Amino acid sequence: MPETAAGERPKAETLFVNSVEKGFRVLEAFRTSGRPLGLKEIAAATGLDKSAAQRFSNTLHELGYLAKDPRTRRYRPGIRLMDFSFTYLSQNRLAEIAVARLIEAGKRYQTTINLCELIDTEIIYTIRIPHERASFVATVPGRRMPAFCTAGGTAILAFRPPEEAAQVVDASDRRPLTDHTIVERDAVLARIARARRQGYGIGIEQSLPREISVAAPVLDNNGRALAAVQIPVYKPQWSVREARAKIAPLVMETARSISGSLMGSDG
Amino acid sequence: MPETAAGERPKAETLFVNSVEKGFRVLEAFRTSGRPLGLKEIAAATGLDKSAAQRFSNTLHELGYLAKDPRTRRYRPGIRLMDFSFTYLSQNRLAEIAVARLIEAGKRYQTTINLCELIDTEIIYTIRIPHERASFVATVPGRRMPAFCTAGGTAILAFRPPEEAAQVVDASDRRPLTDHTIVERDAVLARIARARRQGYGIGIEQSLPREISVAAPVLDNNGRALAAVQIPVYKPQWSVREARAKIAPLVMETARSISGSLMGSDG
DNA sequence: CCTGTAATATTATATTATAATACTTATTAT
DNA sequence: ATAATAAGTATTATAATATAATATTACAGG
Repeated sequence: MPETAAGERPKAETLFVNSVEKGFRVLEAFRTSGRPLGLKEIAAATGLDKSAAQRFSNTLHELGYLAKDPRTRRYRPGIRLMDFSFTYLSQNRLAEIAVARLIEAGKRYQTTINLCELIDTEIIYTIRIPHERASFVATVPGRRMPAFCTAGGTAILAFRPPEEAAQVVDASDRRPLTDHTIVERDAVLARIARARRQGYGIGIEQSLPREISVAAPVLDNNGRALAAVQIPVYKPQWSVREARAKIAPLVMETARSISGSLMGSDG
Repeated sequence: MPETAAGERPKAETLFVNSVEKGFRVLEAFRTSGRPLGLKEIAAATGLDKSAAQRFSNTLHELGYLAKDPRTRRYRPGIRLMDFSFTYLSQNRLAEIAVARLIEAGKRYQTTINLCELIDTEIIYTIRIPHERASFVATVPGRRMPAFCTAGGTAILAFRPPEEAAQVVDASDRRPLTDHTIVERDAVLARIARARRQGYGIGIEQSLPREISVAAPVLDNNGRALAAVQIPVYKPQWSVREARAKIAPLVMETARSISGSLMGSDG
């Protein structure tokens, strides 16, 4: 019975194809699980029943978005998922401009350097120019991290309207990622305010042990942050003082250079 | 009328959810178009009718996989598409092992270095460690190229059963990408055979002007290629002779090192 | 300002996804 | 080895959901 609920959306009712959403829900299960999944597990992870899990997994498999091990009968993400990364990045002016600058900066200063964007309460690393070995996932494009405890997130929120930043912080799942993660609302907001004054965000072991993360915002012509340039360095090779002295100017300069190019052509 | 055609699939009939496929078909249109698309254009590109284009675009938009410019009412790829890159890579043992080796090699030899995998008749670059400026799309993970005229494709096909290689070549759309692209079936197969003898593939301006591309296969324990390590260098800074002397050993060593680690743990 | 085109919203209809069930294949314990 | 249990696979009748026709609204070009 499709009863007309109180908070109904007058339009989307019929313009939203539920089956599409369910298909993506299955893929989403693989992102969060991080391991191959059997049908039963897919059903459990997605909230779909056994039959639905079967139908959607099968469909995704036939399309090439899921691979299947015939021995274990488990599914895993298929190579074809890589298409979407290209689809997004290849027609993204920000990415196009940023890649050149990031490669240049990474080469000149012999450092890892990343670009990240905000999505809901998280950041997604879109461009990664790795320079030294690091934990594997820290090198993977598309990786998400909470915005509230990352330098990139802080740098972006610092250059959004304060009420937007507060909303994001409030909506965040603020579980600590390390012993040092600052999770209290006001402390997090203070860090964001400080990033605004300084022009860059810095996180000391906020999301990863030993990591000092520094990030500066890429701005549009209204001064609103679109993304952040981020560089991680590690204790004990680096001190916080050194990071502020050497890395902060570097991320700010790179971010500013990207902002500048961005405004040049279109707006 | 769902008439039971001659070559019917007894099973998939009901286990395949068409709406899922249509949703992906819309995203696919953005991959190939490379630009924002209006509803009419989406309909044209996908073969969906006006209403279907509307429903699927709207659904994808609500889910965050498409963004929409309210001014122009055109859709473009959404940031959320980056999730899939993470989903694929983060649970890929090959990628995990390869990233460390590629970063190391790229740093030591101060070079761009990539990993690519075969999908149908194309290769997809899965890991890219860029080191110098290049055309933007050449730095984007998820980029596809025809296998038949790329060093990576040649290297992979060289270490697949000959009949499989021939099938891929036959199925390929062999339109030339440069003035030098070799497209004749037998010539392409000869290049593959030579790559097998040499242990690496090399392409001289086969897919990009000035580019000399060198690649070596990552093998499983049966000697079958899973992927290829690829390095591009450019004329006139590099000659073919130099590339063979310096780059070929480098890609072979890196690929062999990955193959070795791969067999170490699991199989 | 008018005209043609594209986008958006609405609705009745039947196609298509659904979920119950039966069957098959693996895994595990005895 | 064999049985028992669990998971995956295939089939089908049913109704819910996607569909596509149409009406309305917004935009762009002359």
